[in-house]
Amino acid sequence: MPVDTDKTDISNTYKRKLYSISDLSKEFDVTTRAIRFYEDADLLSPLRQGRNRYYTVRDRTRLKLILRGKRLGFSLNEIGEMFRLYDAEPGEVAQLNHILDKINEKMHLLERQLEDVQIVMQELQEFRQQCRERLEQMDDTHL
Amino acid sequence: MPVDTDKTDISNTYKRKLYSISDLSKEFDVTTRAIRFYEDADLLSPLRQGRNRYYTVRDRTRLKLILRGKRLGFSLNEIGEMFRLYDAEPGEVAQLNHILDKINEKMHLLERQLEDVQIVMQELQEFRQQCRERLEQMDDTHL
DNA sequence: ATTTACGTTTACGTAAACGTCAATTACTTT
DNA sequence: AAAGTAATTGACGTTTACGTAAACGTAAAT
Repeated sequence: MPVDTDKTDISNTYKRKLYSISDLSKEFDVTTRAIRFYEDADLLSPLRQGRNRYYTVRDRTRLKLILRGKRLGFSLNEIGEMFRLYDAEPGEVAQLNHILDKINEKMHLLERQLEDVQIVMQELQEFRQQCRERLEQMDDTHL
Repeated sequence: MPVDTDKTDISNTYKRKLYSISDLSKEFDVTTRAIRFYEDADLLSPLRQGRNRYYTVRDRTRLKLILRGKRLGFSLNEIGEMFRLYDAEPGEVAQLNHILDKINEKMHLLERQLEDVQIVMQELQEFRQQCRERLEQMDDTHL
């Protein structure tokens, strides 16, 4: 259960919505090892109270994004790249245009993926249909 | 270029549409190493003329499926599982039902993936919109 | 005849993404 | 105070999916 106490310094300072590593581990069904690994890869940066980690709402959101990214087959590096795009405060026009390029790049990937998903789903549906027809035939045979 | 000659035994026997490993390598932009690796993983089974491999239309289709599966984030093992479902001649009802279960399982995965893709695409679109607005603002500033 | 292109096997190397200890610390419950 | 529970930091192990290099075979081109 998320930490929600006034006892600690941290929970006062950070809007008192903090999660322990096992909170997140349970909620999203990932191991704590994985969560720490994501930190190693600079995808998360939890607060520290002594040695212990405390995750903010932002960290939680990020974890959710990481896992979604992974389900889409993105590497942790690619996910990190997306995060950096989001976080970059775009001072210059060139920078902004670069970000736009990157976004468009990812969009193309996703469009292709959308296609792929739809194709495979359709194939599976056809295959399922065939299976069902065979089942019906077998039923008829044994009347 | 695909082999299409009457000189060899193989190309006569197998409807004379055969591809060399580099044909496929070039067409799908994968290394020959990868293609041989897929064979090692029992995902492809090219013909042999001596030591050389010759790929049929079926192999080509399979390779296409492999690559699509990979783009969707499936492991080679999962792809192999799907192939085995397709190839299994379902003798029994139980077997057919098992296949149907597996299909439904994969369908659920794909449905989730469809959701994920759509969510991320929408987020990217919003982010892109924000970038564009900032660009316009900066333009205005420097009139 | 020999380079060139293409293919083969064998085998070791590698990057990514964790898993799996082991040893330690810190809190809290009994 | 002792025991249990949750967290920490190394550090090495593992799986997947190839990359890469060596050493060799074959056939066409120069």
